[in-house]
Amino acid sequence: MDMARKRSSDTHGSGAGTASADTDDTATADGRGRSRRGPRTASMADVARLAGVSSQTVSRVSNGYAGVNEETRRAVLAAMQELGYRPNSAARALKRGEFRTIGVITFTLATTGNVRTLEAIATSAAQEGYAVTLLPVAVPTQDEVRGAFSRLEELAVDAVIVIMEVHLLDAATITLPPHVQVVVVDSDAGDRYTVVDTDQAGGTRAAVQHLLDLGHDTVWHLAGPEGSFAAQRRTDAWRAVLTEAGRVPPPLVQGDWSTESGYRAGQELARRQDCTAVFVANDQMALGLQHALHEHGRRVPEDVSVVGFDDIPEAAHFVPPLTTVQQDFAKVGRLCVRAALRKVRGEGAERGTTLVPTRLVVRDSTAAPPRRDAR
Amino acid sequence: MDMARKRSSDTHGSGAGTASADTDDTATADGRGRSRRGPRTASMADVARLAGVSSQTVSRVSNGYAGVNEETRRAVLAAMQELGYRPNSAARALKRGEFRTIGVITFTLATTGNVRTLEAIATSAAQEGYAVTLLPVAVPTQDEVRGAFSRLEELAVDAVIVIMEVHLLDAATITLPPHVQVVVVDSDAGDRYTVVDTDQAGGTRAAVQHLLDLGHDTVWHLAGPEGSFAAQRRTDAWRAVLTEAGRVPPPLVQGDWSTESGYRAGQELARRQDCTAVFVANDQMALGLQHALHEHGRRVPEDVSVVGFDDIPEAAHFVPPLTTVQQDFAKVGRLCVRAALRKVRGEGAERGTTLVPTRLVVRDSTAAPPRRDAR
DNA sequence: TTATGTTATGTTTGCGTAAACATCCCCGGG
DNA sequence: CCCGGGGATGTTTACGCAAACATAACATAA
Repeated sequence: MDMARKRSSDTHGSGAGTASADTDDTATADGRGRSRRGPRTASMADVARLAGVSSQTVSRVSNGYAGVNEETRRAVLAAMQELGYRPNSAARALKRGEFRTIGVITFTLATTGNVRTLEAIATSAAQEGYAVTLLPVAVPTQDEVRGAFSRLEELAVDAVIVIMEVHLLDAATITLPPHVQVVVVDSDAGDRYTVVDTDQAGGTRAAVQHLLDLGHDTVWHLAGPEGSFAAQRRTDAWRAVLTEAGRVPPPLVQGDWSTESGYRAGQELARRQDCTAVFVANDQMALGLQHALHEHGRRVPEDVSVVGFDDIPEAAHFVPPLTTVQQDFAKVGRLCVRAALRKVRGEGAERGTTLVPTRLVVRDSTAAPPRRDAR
Repeated sequence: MDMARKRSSDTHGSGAGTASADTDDTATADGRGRSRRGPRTASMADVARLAGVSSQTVSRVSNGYAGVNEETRRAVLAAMQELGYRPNSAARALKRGEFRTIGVITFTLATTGNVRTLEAIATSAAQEGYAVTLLPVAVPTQDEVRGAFSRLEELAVDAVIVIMEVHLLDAATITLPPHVQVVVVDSDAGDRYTVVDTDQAGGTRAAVQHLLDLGHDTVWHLAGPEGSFAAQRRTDAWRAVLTEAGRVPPPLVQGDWSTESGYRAGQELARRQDCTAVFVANDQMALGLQHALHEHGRRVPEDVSVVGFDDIPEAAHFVPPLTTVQQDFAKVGRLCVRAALRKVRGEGAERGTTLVPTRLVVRDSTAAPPRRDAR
C-alpha cells in the first residue's frame, strides 16, 4: 500500500480494492479515499442516513445553524454520537476556502522571547478556534526563509506570523498567495506588514536612565546579534539616551543572545575598571556576564551594575537577582493573533507598528557606582 | 456582502472567472470557494489550460510521476511558474486522506525540556515533509486534555505527539479517529502507546552516584511536581540508588520545576546543616536553590553540592557552573517523529518505551562534603 | 378564500485533486 | 498490412462538506 503511494510511478496498486468498493452504494463503506488503514471515519452522509435526514441537515446541525427543528437536531446529534462522527477538516477547508490555522515562522526556540511569544500566540489562537502550525527555519538565511514561505504556501494556513529578524524577509523575492496575511514581530517593515513589537526603545530608556540616575558616568552596552531588529533598536535607544544626557557612549560590545556570548563579553568587560554599569540586551547574556564578572572578582552591583532585558522567570534568582526590563510577551502574542485574524477576516488590514509597553523591574544587580578619586 | 461573495456558483466560468477575478476586488471578489478576498489562486485546471494539457497531466507533473513526456513536463512547469500555482493542500488532503501534519499537545512551554523537544520535533517533521500543529492545553486537567484531543480530532493531523504528564490521558474516555496515531513523551503508558523518553533512571543514578562517590553520606532530592512521570521516575531512581548503597534517603522536598519553587525549597534546605548534597530534578530549580543557599551563606560546592537535570545552556554559567545531567532532547524529538511516522505509514506500530541515554556533565557545583567532627 | 410569509428540510452543485479507467498514437513483429 | 503492446495523455469520478437553490408544510394577513 504504502509503497504504491510512494513510488507511484506506474502501478499505483490499490486498483483491486477500489474497483469493488463503489460498484454499489451500500458497500460504499470502504473508504478508498480515506486514510490508509482501518475503517473509514463516518461522513455526513452516514450520519444523515442513520438519522433519516439529508446530509445538508447534518451540516446545519454540525455548524450550529438555526432553523433546525429541535427534535431533528437531537436525532442528528444522537446519530453523530453513535457513529463517532467528526467533521473532516480537509473537506471543510476545501469548501470554505479557509483553514482556521495560523502559521508561525520562527528561527529558533532557544530564546525566551520567541518561546513565550509563540506560546501566547498558540493560546490566543486556540481561543479563537484557530490552530497554530509551526515552521522552523533552520538557518536564518534568505534562502531558508524563502523556503519556509514556500512550504507555507502549500501548507494550510490563512495567515502567517513571523517571529524573527526580517532583514531576511525581502518582500520582492517572496510571493505569497494573495490571501495569506502576514504579521511580523520585531521588524521595521511597518510600511509593508503589520508589525507588533515590544517597546524596545522605551524599555531601553528606562534601563539606561535608571543606571544614570544611580550616578554612573556612562553605561556600557552588551548588544544582541547584528541582524536582529530588536537588538538594533535597543542599541540605538541606548546610544540616544546617553547622547541626550551628554555622556559618551563606550564602545559597543556584541553578543548573540546566548548565555555563552554574554560570558565571553563579560571576560573582556571585567578587565575594564572604568566599566561600572552595563545594559545587557537580554537576560540570558546578563547571566553569562555576571558569571564572568564574578569569576574576575568584580562584584555585582558593588563594582558593576547590570541591567538585563526580558525578565525571564529565572532572572529573579540570578546571583544577584537581576534588574531587568520586563516584556509582556503574552500581550505581544495576543496582539499578533488579533491582527492576523483581523486581516483574515478582512476587517482592518492596516499596516503599521503596534508597540507593547515594558516595565523596569529593579532588583539587586544595580547600585550606585563605586566611589573613585578620578572623577 | 457575504452572499455576494459566495454566489458565483454560476459565473464561476473557469476561464472567465479567473481572468476577471483580479480586475477589481469587490465585485468580482469571486474566489467563490477560495478565501474570502483577493483573486483566487490558480488551480490545476488553470495550469492545464495554459499549458494546453489536461489537469490530470498537471497532477502527474505536480506529483513527480513518471510517464510524462519531458517536453510536456517542461511546458506544465512553465505554466505553473507563470501562474504561481501551488497545490491546494486541502483538496490534496481530502483526496488522499492524509494531512502530512503532526499535532503536538503540550501543557506548557515554560520548561526547557518541552521546548527543546518541540523544536526537535518540528525540525524532524519538516525534514520528512510534515508540518507540526501546536495544541496548547491551558490547564492540565483531564477535561482540558480531552478537550485538546477533541479539537485535534477535527484538526488536520495524521498523528499526535503528547508532551506532558499522561496521568491525565485516560484512554477510556478519549476516542480518537482510528487513523490518528499517538506517541507519548514521558509516560508509563508503554503498553498502550509508543513512548519515547529520556533515560530518567540512568541519569539519576549517575547523578546520585557521583555525589556518593564524592563522599557524601546521603543525597537530598528536590523533586518535580507530583503529577509528572519524569519527576516520579527521577525520585524513584534517587531513592533506589540510596537504598542500594545502604543510605537512608532524607525526606523528599518537592518543587514544581520553576526557579521560584527551587528558591523556596532552598530556603528550607539551607537551614539544615546535615544537608551537604542535593540532587535537583531540573536545572531551573537548581538555580533557585543555589540562590537561596547563597543568600543563607551556604557555599556551593564547599558546603553543599548541587546536581541538576537537563543541562540547559545557562547551566554552564550559574554561580557556580552547575553539574547536571544532560538530556538529548533533539534525539527524543527525532525519535518521536520517527515513531509517529512509522505508525502513520503502517509500518511498525509497536508499542513500548524507547529510552534516550543521558550524560552527566560535571562542573563546579559538586565537591566533597565539608569535614565534620561527628561521624 | 388566496396571496404571502416563515420555517424546516431536501437536492444540486462544485471546491481542487488524483485514482481509475479510457483513448490514442506510434512502433515492431508477424 | 494488420495486430498487439506500451507509452503518453485525456475523461470521469469521488473525496466530504456546505452554499445556493428548491420545495414543502404550515401560519397569518388581506
